[in-house]
Amino acid sequence: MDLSHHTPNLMAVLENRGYRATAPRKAVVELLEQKHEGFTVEALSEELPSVGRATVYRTIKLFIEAGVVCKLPMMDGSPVYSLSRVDDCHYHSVCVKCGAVAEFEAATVGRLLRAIGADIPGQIINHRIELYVTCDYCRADGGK
Amino acid sequence: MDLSHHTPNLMAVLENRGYRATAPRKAVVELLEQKHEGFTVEALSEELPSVGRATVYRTIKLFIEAGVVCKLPMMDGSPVYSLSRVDDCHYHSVCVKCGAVAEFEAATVGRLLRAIGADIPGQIINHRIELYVTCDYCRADGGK
DNA sequence: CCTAATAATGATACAACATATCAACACGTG
DNA sequence: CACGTGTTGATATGTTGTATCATTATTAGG
Repeated sequence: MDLSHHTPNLMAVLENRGYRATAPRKAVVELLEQKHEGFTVEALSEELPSVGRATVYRTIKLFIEAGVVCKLPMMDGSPVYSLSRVDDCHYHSVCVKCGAVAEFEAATVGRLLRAIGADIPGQIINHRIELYVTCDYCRADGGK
Repeated sequence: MDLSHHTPNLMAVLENRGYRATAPRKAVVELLEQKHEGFTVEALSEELPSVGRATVYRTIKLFIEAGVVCKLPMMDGSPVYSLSRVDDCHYHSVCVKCGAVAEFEAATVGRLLRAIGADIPGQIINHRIELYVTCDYCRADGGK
């Protein structure tokens, strides 16, 4: 399953959507480019004391609207964010121990949804699939 | 898809698990038995001014632990709760307009997960599937 | 039936996550 | 360089809960 990664130029994403390339946004982007493996906005903000908390949230929200950052719920509902490297429909697995996020595609999901859609009342307009895993790295720790 | 509904005796569920049948819990249960179509704990609490907010949250938490209430995320991550009428593995569709929740089973999901599990790193320990729909009732309103 | 142990409650505070407000500031344009 | 508009950050507020803890209710035992 090769997803043909293409790590987008995040600053360009914002500029293409009509937003300015300001210093605070550049700072967020720079962190994001390293941290893209499952993070919280709070953690991001703590690592960027020079940028206001509201601005960090605002910037992440812009990226979510642009579709390059995804927000997912952990098993208990608490949020994790992840920078996406594929631009079409995809899903996420989240490590329940370290929060690392991996993306995957699933060709058969469409078929599943059509089958379910025929069986349930109402019209499906969106869906969510999350897998909760222990990632290879965490499992190597012997389940600590 | 007959799910053989069996609306459990909620108070008995708590007592079987060693909790007392107190007046505040009975009040929550009584509301729950009417409201089971997708609700928030805040709304529940507002309709029960005689019961402390913490107690409402605590009681719902007990039901979640007992497996008779499910907590699901809306598309934006905000929570919806639903009383479950099936006791085995099942999924939910949520109306994005009115929040009504319906349950369904999906025999083919297991197969899908095994196929995906073979393709992704890490070991799947849990999963989440939610469908976001416009329910028949809301669609009859002409999309208001 | 009364008492002692224990469970449960509710008021309050606090925590995590996030958005609204708004005065000050930066940017780009004419 | 001045104007308009986008952006910022401090602060307040909102939502969704959980922790604390003194008080109250329940239950089991004598």
